This record gives sequence, structure tokens and C-alpha cells, in this order.
Amino acid sequence: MSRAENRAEQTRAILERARAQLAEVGPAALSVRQIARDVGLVSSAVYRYFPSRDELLTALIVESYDELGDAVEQADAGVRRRSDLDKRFLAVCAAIRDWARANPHEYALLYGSPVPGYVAPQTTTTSASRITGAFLRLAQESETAGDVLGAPTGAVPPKGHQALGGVHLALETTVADDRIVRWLMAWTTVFGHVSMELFGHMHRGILDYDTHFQQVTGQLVADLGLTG
Amino acid sequence: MSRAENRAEQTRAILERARAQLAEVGPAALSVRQIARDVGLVSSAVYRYFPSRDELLTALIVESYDELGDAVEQADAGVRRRSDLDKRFLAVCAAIRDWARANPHEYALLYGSPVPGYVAPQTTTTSASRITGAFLRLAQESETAGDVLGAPTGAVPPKGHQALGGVHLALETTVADDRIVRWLMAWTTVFGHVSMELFGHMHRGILDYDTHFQQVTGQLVADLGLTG
DNA sequence: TCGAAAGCAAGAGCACTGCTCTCGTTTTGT
DNA sequence: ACAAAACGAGAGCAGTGCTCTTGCTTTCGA
Repeated sequence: MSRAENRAEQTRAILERARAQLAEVGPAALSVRQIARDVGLVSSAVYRYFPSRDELLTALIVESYDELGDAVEQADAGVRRRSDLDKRFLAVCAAIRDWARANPHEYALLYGSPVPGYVAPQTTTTSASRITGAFLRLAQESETAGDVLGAPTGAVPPKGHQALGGVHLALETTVADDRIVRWLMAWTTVFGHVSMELFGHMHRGILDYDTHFQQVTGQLVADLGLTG
Repeated sequence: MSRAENRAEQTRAILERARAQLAEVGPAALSVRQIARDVGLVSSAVYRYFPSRDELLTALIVESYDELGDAVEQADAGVRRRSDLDKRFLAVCAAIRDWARANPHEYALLYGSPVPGYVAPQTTTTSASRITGAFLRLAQESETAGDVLGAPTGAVPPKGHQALGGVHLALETTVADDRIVRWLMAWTTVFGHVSMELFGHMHRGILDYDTHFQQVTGQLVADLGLTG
């Protein structure tokens, strides 16, 4: 086995064990030494492949974002009639929640408290944008599809328009400001719900998470004016 | 100084230093040994007052919930005309976000990723309910105030009614299911927004957080049908 | 082809963590 | 007055991230 092959293989093995450990004990308890033991290495050898524990976590973040991105895009693509924006939206929402429930520690790593002193490098943000990208795409298609009959949305003043600057840049077609606000609220609501559910803040109030999530996303469909 | 006095004083000192350290370095990096050094004790002595690091964190969680609860209730009480439900709602939302921005580590401790293997004891949930209580109170007052002219809300089937069981128990007056759903969505949206903002997920999209938050909460007021 | 350079794994070690146990001392309650 | 409980200190255990040195091996250029 050549040196390059060996390196690729070891990197893969380390990441694999790291992912397994992440799923088991969560990001906080992830131990470089334990990973080293698992792959049959001494701890210092791992540092040949990842310069620090944070770099390893970054790699896991990217992988997780990509996995969630895959799930989301696959869910969207799974809807036959592309004009069924409501079905596509619901599929995307369900995919996010399903993935989060199946991979709670990974979700917490992505959308929970950021690790102290950690600033997400560029590599993670591009992977992260795949998820928001799914929402943006739906927003654009909804806009271009014609009349939008959602809940009445307040006008956005010039100041509010400016505040959305980054979103405008990410959009390929123009979307009205009030529609953007609605879509951002939907995005926030979905992730807020998943976080609240997963982090135990609905424990005392909601008895049936599945049903309530369906209710909420159904309401979002109505508010967004997604016609079936 | 009597033994009881000394105990109270030491407990207070430890908690004070712990809070300071929490604000500085965050929950993950909170060190019992460092706290011990700060208060002039050896680390093992701290365990006479808090049986474990997690118990100390629990105490901090309770304190933080209470502080946020104070801020929220104070903001609500600060609105003169009690019938101005929109102003009260906006005040509560702003109080939550302001407190979160002023105390990001404390907010992360409360609403971020739960610490691994940690299950919130009863003592924390009662303090936590003060915040949700503020929303519930507004929901009830809005309902009893008469006609609600918010965004149209879909009917809630029996299954959805059951899912809200815990919320019904917390309510003193009956609130229609569709209204409860709307209020839960508002609650989710507010905390979802604050989490997304604080945890850096809006970094690329939103340029002016203050303005956008006002826009969002303003929209929530309209959706909830809160008349001024 | 051969020797320098670079990559690699191992081990020792540093500074730190949460936590336990023991050992004197001091304060309590009976 | 005396036993019991509480207390602080210290040593120690098992674990952590990370660095540095020491040999060995693969790679690559003259």
C-alpha cells in the first residue's frame, strides 16, 4: 500500500470512528484518544491527520451538513409533480425533522450551541447553504409560479429591505421582500420546532410531536400560499 | 460566623464565580477547579457544596431561567395599557432577544444543545415555565378579549387536539386549538430566530438583525391578530 | 542509484480536568 | 463533655488535548 493510499485509508478510518463516536456520545464527549484506540493508533498519530480536535469536529460538521443536505434534496426531488410546491415543502420539512431525530447528536452539532471560541470556516458554510438553498429554491419557484395567496403579509420598509441584503444576493430571481420575510419565518419556525422538540423544551406541552409538526408545517404551507 | 452562615456564604460565592465563569467561557469550559481557585478553596472542598459539576450547572440553569423570566415579566408589566396585547407581545419578544444577546452563554445553556446525558430535573422546568407562561397568558387574554382577526388558521383535527394535551393543562381558560397552534408557532419562531441569530446561522443572509427581528415579530402580531 | 528529505507511528511527558478518599480540625447537638 | 457531623486540605486516580523526541520507512531528486 502506497503512502498516499495509506493516508487516505487512515483518514477515512479516523473519520468513520469519529462519526460513530459522535453519534454515540455526542460532540462534547468526543475523544481523540478514544478514536485513536478504536482505529489501533496511539493518540499522537491521529494528529498527523487532523491537527486538532476542532479540525476533526469541523470535518464532522461538513459531513453532517452534507448528509442532511442529501436528505433534503432527495426529499424534494422525490416529489413527482414539480409544481406541487406544497408537497415539496412538506417533504423538505419532514426530511429535516426525520434526519434530526435519527441523528440527534449530529443535529445538535450543526444547530445547537456552537463550540466555545469556534468560528465556522468557509468549508462548513458552503455545505450548510445546501439546506437553506432548498428553501430559497422553493421560494423562487413559488414566486414565479404566479399569484400567491398566502396569509396577508405586512409591507417591508426600505430599512427592512436592506436588512435582507444577504438573502437577495443568494437569490437568482427576485422575490418580493414580504415573501422573503415569510419564507425566512417558515425556515426559522421549522428549525425552531425541531430544536425545541429535540432539546426537550416541548416535553411538557406537546404529547404527539409527529401530529403537531404536521399541523405546524401545514399551517406554514397555508401562510406561504403554496397551492397544491 | 456560624457554620450555617458560612455555608450560605460559600455557596453564594461559588455560584457567583460560576456565573462569572459561565458568562466568560461558556458552559462547556466551566471548570470546578478554576472556580475553587477563584473562591480560595481547594477543588475537593467545592464538592461539599455541589455534589458534581452537573449539579452546579443545574443551579446555574435555574438562575438563568429566573433571570430571563424576570426580564420577560418585567417587560410585559412595563406596558401601561394592559389591553395593548400587541405592545406586550412585542415587549416580551424584545426582552427575550435582548437578554439572549446580553447573555449568549447563558442562553446557549438554556436553549442550546443539552449537555450529554443530562436530563433536566424538576427544579429547572418550573423556572423554565415562567417564560412559556408569559406567552400563554397573552394567548389567554387575546382569546378572552373577543374577536381575533389574525391570519386564517386551519382547523385542528381531533388528533391535533390530543397532541396539545399538555398545553391545555397549562391553560387556565380555554383557548381554541387553532389559536394555540398559532401561539406555539409564534413561540417557536421567536426562539428559533434568536437561536439562529446567536448561533450564527443568519450570518450570511441577514445584515441587520434588529430590523429583521422587528419585521418578524411585527408579522407575528398580525398573524396572531393582536389589536393595538 | 543512492542519499537527503519528508512522512509516519510510538512513547514519554505536560498541564489540565472531574472526582474520590483520607486525615486532621472545628463546629454542632445531645 | 462528648460523640457526631461538617469542613478544608492534600494526595491520588483516570481521563483529556496536545507537544516533542526518537527511530523507521517511503518518496523523490541529483
